[in-house]
Amino acid sequence: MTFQAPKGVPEFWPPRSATLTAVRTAFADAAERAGYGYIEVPVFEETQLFARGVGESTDVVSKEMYTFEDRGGRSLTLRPEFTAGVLRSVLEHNLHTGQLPVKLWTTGPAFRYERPQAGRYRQFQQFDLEAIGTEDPTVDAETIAIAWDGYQALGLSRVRLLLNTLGCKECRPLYRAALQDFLRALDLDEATRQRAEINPLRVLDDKRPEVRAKVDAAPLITDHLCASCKAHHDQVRELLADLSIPWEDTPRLVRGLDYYTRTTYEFDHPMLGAQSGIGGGGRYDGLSEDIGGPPLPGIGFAVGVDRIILAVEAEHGPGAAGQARCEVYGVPLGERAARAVFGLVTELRRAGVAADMAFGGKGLKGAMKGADRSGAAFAVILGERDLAAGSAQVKTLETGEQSEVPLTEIVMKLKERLGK
RNA sequence: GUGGGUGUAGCUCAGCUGGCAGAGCGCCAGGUUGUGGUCCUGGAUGUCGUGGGUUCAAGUCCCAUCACUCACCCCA
Repeated sequence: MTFQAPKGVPEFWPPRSATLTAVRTAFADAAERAGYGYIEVPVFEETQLFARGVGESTDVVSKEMYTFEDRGGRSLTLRPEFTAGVLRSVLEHNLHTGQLPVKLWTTGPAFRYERPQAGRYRQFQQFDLEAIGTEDPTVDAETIAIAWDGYQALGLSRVRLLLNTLGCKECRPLYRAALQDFLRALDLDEATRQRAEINPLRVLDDKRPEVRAKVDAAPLITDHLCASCKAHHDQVRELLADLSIPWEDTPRLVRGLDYYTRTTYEFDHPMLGAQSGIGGGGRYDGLSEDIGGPPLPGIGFAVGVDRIILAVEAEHGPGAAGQARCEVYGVPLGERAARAVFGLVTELRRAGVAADMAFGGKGLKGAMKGADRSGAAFAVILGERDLAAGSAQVKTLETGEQSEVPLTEIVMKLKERLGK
């Protein structure tokens, strides 16, 4: 083995890759049903877009970006998240000049230079959804409902929804100052003191028990909201209750990216160890202006496809998503028969039947083994004898029953027996 | 970035205080010259993660390095 994949890059191959496509499909279907359209955005952007959008003070920008210079001397960065790029595209192509909100989804890899761990990778897959151009709290609830339905479609019963609000540009600064005053009075280690200065909210969700204890009496955002943020938050919660989506109010929930305002939420799965966040989202009402656009509120979420795969496997065991099922398996005996079987298999496929065959001049025994493993309901056995008779042996693999069927009728008969 | 654990066949792993490289599963073939799933028999596959060191002798001991993994951190 001379080459290996770069560090921290997961790869997926059958049968496990079926879970990956199932996860994408579950969320894409939920999004499409709600009127969200697919948008394809670039994997890399101008570095400044992320620096200004995600925020210079975040760890993501300050120490985790894959930044490089291209041959033209431009500084580019592999996307560490989707929202900034999607919003940039919306503004650049004036998608926000029509009816609002603009509702979009996308999916693909994102990149962060971090120490790999279970559920944390340097290249990771996200499904992302954004609703841009309205402050209506109904849309906040809509995005949550879509994510929720995605998890439900995958049969995940143990997902928790954690809900909070971060206030707006009116009330958040006041809260931030109050929190900072509180934190400065505490005896904290150097790294945490610095975080308290740069991003004080982050100190609230420190996992270390000794820090948790000290922060226990910290002021909470929910006690510092302005009237409109409080009303917004209450409406979102009422809407979720209407939809029977259970949530937990978590006033210490913060988000790692600077752009979040008002509604913020996270989806969490209890069987994943340290990287238990399987999705997160929220409102970003100031982001458009941060990247040079007009005032344009928005809300969206990203879910971690890799982590959801782990959650599906944790709840349902590996291979639960199953794979493409073969229905008919061709077993040729000899070269002339192999040509005929290949033609038959192709004809079956064109007729909408999932069909495969034994390759490489395998013997009958080996080919039958292949038929068995394929999961097919029927094996079609064809040798010189059958060719001469103009028919094939159709074997029902579960029962072992076998009958002779004329080649001219075989596609029709098989479709019939498969209920097609 | 910090700290722990692990790297041996395609997979899961055993290999004691250094002394001939192993098992199960899988794969291939045969038992059954045209019939799978069970059973029996046989077979193939290893730079023991990589590089150095100690030793008559290293999978085993030492150092370095790479990767994986768990936690912190970060976040999806």
